[in-house]
Amino acid sequence: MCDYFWQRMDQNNQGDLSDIFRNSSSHTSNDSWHPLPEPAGAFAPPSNLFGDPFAEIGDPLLGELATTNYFNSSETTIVKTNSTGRSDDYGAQKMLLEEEGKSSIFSRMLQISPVIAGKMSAEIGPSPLVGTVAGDSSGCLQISSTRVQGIKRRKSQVKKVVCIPAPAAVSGRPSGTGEVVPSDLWAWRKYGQKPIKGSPYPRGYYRCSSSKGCSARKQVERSRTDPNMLVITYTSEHNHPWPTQRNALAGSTRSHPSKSNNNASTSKNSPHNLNQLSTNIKEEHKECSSSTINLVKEEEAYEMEKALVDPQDHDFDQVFDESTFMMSDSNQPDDFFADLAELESSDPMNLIFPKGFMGDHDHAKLDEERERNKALDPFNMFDWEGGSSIEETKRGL
DNA sequence: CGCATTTGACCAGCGC
DNA sequence: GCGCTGGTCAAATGCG
Repeated sequence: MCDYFWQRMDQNNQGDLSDIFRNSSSHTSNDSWHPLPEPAGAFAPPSNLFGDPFAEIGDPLLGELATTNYFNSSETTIVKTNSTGRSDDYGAQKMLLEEEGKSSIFSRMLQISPVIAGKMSAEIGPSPLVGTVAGDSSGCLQISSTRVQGIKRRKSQVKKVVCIPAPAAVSGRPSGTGEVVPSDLWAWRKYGQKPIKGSPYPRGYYRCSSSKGCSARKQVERSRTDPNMLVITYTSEHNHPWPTQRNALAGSTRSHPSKSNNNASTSKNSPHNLNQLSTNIKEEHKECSSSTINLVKEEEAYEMEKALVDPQDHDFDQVFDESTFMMSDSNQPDDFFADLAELESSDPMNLIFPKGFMGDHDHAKLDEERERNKALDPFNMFDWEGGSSIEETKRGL
């Protein structure tokens, strides 16, 4: 089952990462689903309301999921249950692809289940936002909104939680942790590790080493309820552009030989990491938007839930503000990374528009699409033409 | 030699 | 104030 949910992780509600997983796994495919009103695209955030370069871009992760059998179109169906109890079956992949990138991942995939919302309300606090999407029984794609509001820790800060399948633990590591932390485009340096109460797994603390003075940090720990899952919590923001390949290498985490063997993706610049890169893209985008959008207050949670059910009347950028893209596949970590590895030989465009999606375009339409996407990508973070690079983009800054 | 990792010590926030 | 816990620091160590 593939679950999406939003969760306001106010630390007043403990913000325990394990809660995410408890909730993630607490509901079953028997849950009723409240569908997005048709068309699915109606859920799209107001186009570029906040200069959102991604608002109309097909979600690359979603595409990857769709093309890597995270949603098995032949076996997976999404059962829509509307308020009248009428149910409709939708091929998941059809749902994933039919909007052809005109809406974001959120616009296409969000569904709200009041049953789950109730469960989460009971478990993690008042009015969490919950959306779910059925998918492959072994995978989940989760979105959480995390807002740390000055509880216990030093000051109010945004935390973003990413959930990914944990690569196979490496035995024989000197540290004994056996932890393999999938890399992303940023370079991280570990500066601490602490055992966490209630969890058999330690939490690793990393700070960004891509740039001196960057306050970005991340914490990596295994889910206490699902050891196959890694929970990465990003804190603070990068104060520098995306690292170039050279920079990323310069500050990259040293990769263990065993790591390289088990996880060929450890290299900072392996295209295999581009899937996580796309996650980062969303994160960065979110960070941009979060500076301009008022954070949703607790009292507004009801409105947000209402918005999820009745999207036409609400500003969904608010709903997704500070949301976190979580991707997991608890039962198929190896497949997940194998799929990622396949990206190495693929066109970078595939990261944005998966093969199945791209294949539906004729050339003229494709060019038009590219032009439109270029306009939506003011930072040229994507190589729409396949010829430029981030390096070139940086030079232009 | 430079960099990353490890790990014990230290610090800060919170609850009692 | 004290203890608990999480987060960070920094010296020691290891690796390439």
